[in-house]
Amino acid sequence: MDKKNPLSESLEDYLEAILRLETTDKVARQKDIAEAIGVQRGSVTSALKVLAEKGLVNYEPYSYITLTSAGRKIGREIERRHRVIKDFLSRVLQIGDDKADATACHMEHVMDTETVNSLVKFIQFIDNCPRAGADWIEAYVDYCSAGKLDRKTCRSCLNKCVADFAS
Amino acid sequence: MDKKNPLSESLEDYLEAILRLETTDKVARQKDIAEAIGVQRGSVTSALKVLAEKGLVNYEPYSYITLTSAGRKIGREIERRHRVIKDFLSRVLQIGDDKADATACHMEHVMDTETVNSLVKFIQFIDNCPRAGADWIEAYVDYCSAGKLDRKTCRSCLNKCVADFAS
DNA sequence: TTACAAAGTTAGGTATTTCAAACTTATTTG
DNA sequence: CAAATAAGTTTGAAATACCTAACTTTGTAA
Repeated sequence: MDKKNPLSESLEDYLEAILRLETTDKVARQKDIAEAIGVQRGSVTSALKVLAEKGLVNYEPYSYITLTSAGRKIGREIERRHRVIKDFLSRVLQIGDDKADATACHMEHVMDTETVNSLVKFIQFIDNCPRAGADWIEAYVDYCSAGKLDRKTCRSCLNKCVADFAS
Repeated sequence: MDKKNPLSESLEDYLEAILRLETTDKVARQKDIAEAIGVQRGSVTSALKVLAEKGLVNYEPYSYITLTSAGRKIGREIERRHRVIKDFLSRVLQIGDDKADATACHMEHVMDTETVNSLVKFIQFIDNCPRAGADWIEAYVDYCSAGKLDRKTCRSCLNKCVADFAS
């Protein structure tokens, strides 16, 4: 089901929303799923039937909705992609919070696990490499406003970097 | 039409393909569009009608297909996003060429112009900041294989960085 | 120049995802 | 507990984006 039968973006969204509701509200109610996704209530029922068919949610009419372990696994993966991508967009690219979130909502469906793993590694590297780190991101922010790099600024930036490493 | 009526991913793909065919083959033929997108010939005709309706292609049955200036503008923007994203995925994240291309094909539709502009700036910064650059990416590659940073390696890496800046 | 192949179109059909509105079940409250 | 309200479901319709197969137009070659 994984490689050959990928879920649609829409169904991935449902799993993600159900997972979030399960953790914040204890249970996922159809009404809240509808609201979370921004869809009419009837659409949720249709989606739940499809997800149940695929063995990703436990669904009986008029009763509580829960994820199966397969569904939870996918939901968690989508949620993880969302976190990683949003972190990159907001902390690294300096995209505003709302837009970072909205964009991550779409990107999470088109970047596969492996690609997101690469992004995770890259962010780790930025955070931990002595040549990068928070002050390097700060330098990037300055570069964005200044529009250019100049040797003087770069020299002091680099000096500070070396000093920080030595300490 | 821009903000309120965004094109579907599918229609964006058609514009991108037509633009590419116009530049490589001089003209975009329906058959080649179908092949480029991986769709049956009939599907292309339907799409062309919709695009013509929206004023993005010049379309008359049985005649040549050309982009209008509005269509060309969108096509070029999508193509640009593709280039930027692919560059980031392959050169920075070190994703293999084919996958970088395939993933960029999807990401180009969900990352808006502003977000891609941010990515452009960030890549520029990586390429030009003395603390980053090609050797920093190289260090990232090493980090990926080693799985960790160690102080000794970092020291020499940083020393080299300083030396390169001075020269 | 006619006949054939290639390119393009049309028609009819399927799948997915959504909506609105009528309907059913569950829950709350007087 | 009964009636009102909330939650959930069903049905029928629409939009999008495909497909296949039959059909038409165009261009070419005998």
